Amino acid sequence: MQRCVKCNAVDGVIRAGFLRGRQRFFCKLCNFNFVVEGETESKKKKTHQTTIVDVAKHLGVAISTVSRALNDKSDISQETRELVLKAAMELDYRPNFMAQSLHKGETRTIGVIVPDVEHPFFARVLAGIQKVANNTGYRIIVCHSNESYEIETLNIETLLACRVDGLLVSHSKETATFGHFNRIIGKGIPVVLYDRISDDVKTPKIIHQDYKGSFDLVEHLISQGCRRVAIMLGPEGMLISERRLAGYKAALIKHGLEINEDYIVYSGINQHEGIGVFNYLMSLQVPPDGIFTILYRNGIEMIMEAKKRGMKIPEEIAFAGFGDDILAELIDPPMTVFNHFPAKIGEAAILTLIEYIHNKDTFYPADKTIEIEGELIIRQSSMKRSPEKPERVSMKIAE
Amino acid sequence: MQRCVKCNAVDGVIRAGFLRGRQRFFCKLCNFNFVVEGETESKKKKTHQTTIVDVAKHLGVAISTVSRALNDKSDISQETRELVLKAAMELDYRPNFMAQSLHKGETRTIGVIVPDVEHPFFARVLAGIQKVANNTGYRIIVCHSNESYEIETLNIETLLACRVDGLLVSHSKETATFGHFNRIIGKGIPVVLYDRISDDVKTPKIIHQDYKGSFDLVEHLISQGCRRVAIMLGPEGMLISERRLAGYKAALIKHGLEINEDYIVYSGINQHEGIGVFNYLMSLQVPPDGIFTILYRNGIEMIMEAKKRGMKIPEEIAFAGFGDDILAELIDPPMTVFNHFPAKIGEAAILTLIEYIHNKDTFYPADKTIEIEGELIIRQSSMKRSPEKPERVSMKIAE
DNA sequence: ATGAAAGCGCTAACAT
DNA sequence: ATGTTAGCGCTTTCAT
Repeated sequence: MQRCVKCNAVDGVIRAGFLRGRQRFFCKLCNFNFVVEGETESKKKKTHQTTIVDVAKHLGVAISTVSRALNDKSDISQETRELVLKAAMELDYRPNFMAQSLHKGETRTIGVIVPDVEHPFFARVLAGIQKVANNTGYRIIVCHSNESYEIETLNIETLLACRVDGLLVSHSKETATFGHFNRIIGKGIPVVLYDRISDDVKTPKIIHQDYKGSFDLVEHLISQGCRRVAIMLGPEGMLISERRLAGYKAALIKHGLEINEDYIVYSGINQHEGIGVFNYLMSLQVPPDGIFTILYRNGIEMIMEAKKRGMKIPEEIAFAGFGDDILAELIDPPMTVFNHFPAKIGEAAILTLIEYIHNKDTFYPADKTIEIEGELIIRQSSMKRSPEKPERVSMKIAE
Repeated sequence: MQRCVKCNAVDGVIRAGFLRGRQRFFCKLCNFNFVVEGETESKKKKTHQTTIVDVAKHLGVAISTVSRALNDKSDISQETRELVLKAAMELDYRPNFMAQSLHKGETRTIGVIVPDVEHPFFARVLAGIQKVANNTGYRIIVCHSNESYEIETLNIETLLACRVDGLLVSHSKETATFGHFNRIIGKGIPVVLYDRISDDVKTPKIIHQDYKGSFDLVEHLISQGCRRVAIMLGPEGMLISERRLAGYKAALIKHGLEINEDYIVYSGINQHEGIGVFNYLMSLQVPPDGIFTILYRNGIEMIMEAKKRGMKIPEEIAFAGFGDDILAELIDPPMTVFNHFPAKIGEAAILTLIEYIHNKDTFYPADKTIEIEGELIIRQSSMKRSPEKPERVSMKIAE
């Protein structure tokens, strides 16, 4: 409550704009305008970071002048520009990103949803994304859904609140409906799906050569003499499972082999889950002589288990899996895999997204699906027939 | 340029406040006030996300009323609150995080600098950080320095621009000076170092039991009969190298063994670098009979190389390393390690940082160093003496 | 209980 | 070339 400096009344006093940064008052009773001196400084400024206002005050110039100098605009004298730059340096000024993006309506930030950080595949996808982001001046915010649908929706909430310019998404294993993605697409926010995709979301997608990779691996197993090839899949309904299953079936059919439903196993592809699947397969009346795992990790678990049982690899049972890693290379015997180059997936995903962001109007997203070319790497786990160059093959260094 | 609607002049017209949301003009020449109708809508609103203004308009209430309702303030009628909440839901309103933090001066965002995402250790640290962040309502922005000092300084720039409430940092291998960290601490922004630390930065630090872990591992090697233990370190000067070296030396001294400088090897601890170091050690006149690697990965490379040479492990040469992973467990022979629980490091780091942020004034950072307790895991790579329970030990599942 | 308006830091359009 | 000011979306006094 401000007392009028003239009539000393308190009731009729109201605020009336500002005068040189100070609150100006107006007394209705005596019709008098006034400002109150004192305590202009030292309000509550916690960790006060330098702002352009500070720089402007420091130099006694207008705020916009500082802004102009800092942003390298044309209509400013060289002299002033240098003065401002020097002052900014001295005061250790850093632009406030929040203020900038609030004004511009764009954040140059991309939201990334990853189902599982600890999974080496996603770590490498992320590395690819990061690299491109660095080079293109985009920031990224990474959210982990931890394979939970619920957390995934919360992630979207967060990312939306951060007003990211676009999203890169690989959905969780739990996710079966895709309305939450379509909703943000409906808001006009570009989304690109990578690795785990859904046909229900009409937006660009980056995937592996799921079909070709599976086909090649299974055909390779067959070429090595396997006649009863089993497949360990991820959750039923996950597109990646279906696509890889299709490649598997095609290879069998091409070579006139029967499709045995007992050999087709869906799973959660969790760590250590390979052991259970292996035990199941071995318990069959006629167990398989080759196993293809949708995830090389599960194959490695199986190799360990097979060794524990004293089985001969690849003579009694051969292995091949999707995805590569030093682990596949260092295990004994080294494992045959289809390397899908995770970092390339990440790079392609973010590049596509950025293109999308820049051409929101002209970019027609629906059905634009990019397949990243993979590579068959043959190692001992499947080499039943003596190869040409057995030594070098296992030395292949992953990307 | 606005033409006067009365005198049709264009020179004397200036803006003069707003009238019901429309720009009001004043013509100096004919002394006339007017507003121009038309084109109030459809300016340029790209991806227009619903704001509280939209909600307020929709309901015909004041903006502040909406804000109050949304933030569960007390001075608002239950009726209005529900009305607002319903409207917000219908219009799919999401708070703009930028605007909120711009106002509040806090972002509830923590910046994390990681030297190398693809490194499983950091991936797991990150997972720990993420988990706590999720539970405490903090967002995190992850920046990768990619082991480069230059990128590291750019990362800081970015994070500062984002006005993060605090920073979690593990510096790059290149980093030898720490002025850039001290500068942000000087600004009053809380920083916590994890894993890779420096005494030159006066701030809380979270580390492993570097000394104890090394000591235990080396003492274990000695207890198994090793008499010439070599150590593969990281870059010289990196504190982590020095601390682990100290533990190594202490174990040797305790057991009356000589410290042989030939057995102490600094390196970049890069992938595949273990092989070169192994070759060097084996080329010595008197090669070691046990090798301790600061990073278990390099030890695994050495194991592969030793096997290639047909050496017997652990009889001819024993191995032990810092850090655990399935890889150490699955390799043949499984490797003895000191598990330092990466996720716990991450959790401790972010919890410390949050406490610091909340108690900026009272929190005395300098020299507060927390050591995360680790665990010696003995496996076949070092078991020269037949142990009690050789089977189970190698089955230990990493966290 | 509700409305009006300042201000967080910045940019851009406008005025000088 | 430089200063003035609206406005980005939101919270928060202050006034009613």
